[in-house]
Amino acid sequence: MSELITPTCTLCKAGLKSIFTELSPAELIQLNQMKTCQLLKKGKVLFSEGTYPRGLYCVQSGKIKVSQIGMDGKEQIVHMVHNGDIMGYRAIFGADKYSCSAVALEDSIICFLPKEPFYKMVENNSKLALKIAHILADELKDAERKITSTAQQPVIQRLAQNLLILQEHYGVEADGATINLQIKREDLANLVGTTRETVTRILYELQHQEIIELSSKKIKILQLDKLKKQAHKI
Amino acid sequence: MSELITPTCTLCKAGLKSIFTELSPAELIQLNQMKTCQLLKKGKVLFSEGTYPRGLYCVQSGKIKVSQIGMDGKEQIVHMVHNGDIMGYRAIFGADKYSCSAVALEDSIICFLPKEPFYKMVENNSKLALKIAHILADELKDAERKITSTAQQPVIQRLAQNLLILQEHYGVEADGATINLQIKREDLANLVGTTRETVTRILYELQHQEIIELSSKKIKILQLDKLKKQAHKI
DNA sequence: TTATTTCTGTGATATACATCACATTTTTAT
DNA sequence: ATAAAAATGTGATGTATATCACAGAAATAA
Repeated sequence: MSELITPTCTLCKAGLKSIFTELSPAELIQLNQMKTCQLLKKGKVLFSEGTYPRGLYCVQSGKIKVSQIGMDGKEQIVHMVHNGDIMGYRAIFGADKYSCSAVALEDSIICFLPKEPFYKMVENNSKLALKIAHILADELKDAERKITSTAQQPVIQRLAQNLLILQEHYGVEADGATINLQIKREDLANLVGTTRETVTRILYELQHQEIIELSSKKIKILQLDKLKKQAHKI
Repeated sequence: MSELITPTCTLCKAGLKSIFTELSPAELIQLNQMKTCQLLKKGKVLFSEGTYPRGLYCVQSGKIKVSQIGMDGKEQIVHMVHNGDIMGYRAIFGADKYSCSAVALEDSIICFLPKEPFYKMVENNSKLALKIAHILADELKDAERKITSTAQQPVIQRLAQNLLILQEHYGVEADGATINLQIKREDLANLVGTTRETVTRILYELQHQEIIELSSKKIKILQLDKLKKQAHKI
């Protein structure tokens, strides 16, 4: 975790779409002073399930998986974090341990805000507190949807849905179709809630139907409408 | 939905363990004035997925299931609400539709707080906003756990876990062992994420092992430790 | 570059659970 | 109280997907 040239909060694109829209210029400067930044190399752990939070993490750039370990040691990815997302809101509410771990899927730049000064800021700004509640409510809605689809839908639908989410989340490359993310089969499996082997087989099935095109760890969406149909989103 | 003798917020046990701990006596009185109460008969709908929220619901007594409909019309229960719980926080954040429906599992008394005055109150009380964020964060944590167990664990474990949750949530009857809830097999199935038939079979299996005892719609836990073992909580 | 580790593809096999179909019991309405 | 509707139990059958096992490819380290 080597230190980097620290980006300025006031200019940070990440902040714009996040909670920092609720802050005054003065508060933003204050925020900027209390934060530290780091480069988190691919595969490195930002925080671990069971440890105690020390503050908030704000993703300046990169991709992070947030996952937890099931009873028999299998990983479940519950959230794919990206550019502008903030992790660990729960840190500010008390003494709770992390219920998830966060691991970089590629080199990422992460800003860190220590717990106490941030808490003070929230305490004095109900708009900010409301914004946090709002974000948590949205995440809760997504999580509830995920419970339902996990419980009810076959793997191919869930996989298709997750490909659509990843595409929307991380965008596409210059060709306008390749999802801007390198992800290994096992992570995809742990996101969808299935096995590596099943992901392999279904991805090949989708490729065979010319809905997607595979090249090592990248996925290109050839026919978005057909993918949506597979996801039952049409 | 007939009107009832309205319980007083200041005396309401429900409120004590909820967000209202953050309110001053003056605010509580104000709250009391803006609320209305209703008796919601068993089977009746409090609100429906897809409609627009008009405010917050606070469960004074009774039991409510909060569920959503999957792509092929099957119900998934995402939350079992009880005494003191508040539903529909998301109502205060904007124009979003309900993503779930709420239906009474037994006759329940529900208080209603209209959106706007409550929002004003939250806006002026960052502690209250933080408390709401805190509750949402807890619910999110539970939802994430549920994603993981739904994705990874066999039905018998999930069913056992849910029985434990229901027991903790709703308590037990005078005998100290019968879960204080009448629930039909289908609802249990929709909570666990399986079918009615599978629930029947597994409940009988647990009864055969003398872990539980069934009598129509009630479930008595005979051996809590063994049930926990089935849930892999030991 | 070579060696070593980590990923991926693919077949064979097993199984947990859904689905269907219908009888029986319980609950609700008249 | 009786009829109608809703909920439950149970067997037979099908199938999606996990599991196992191993070879080949790709990525990483030395």
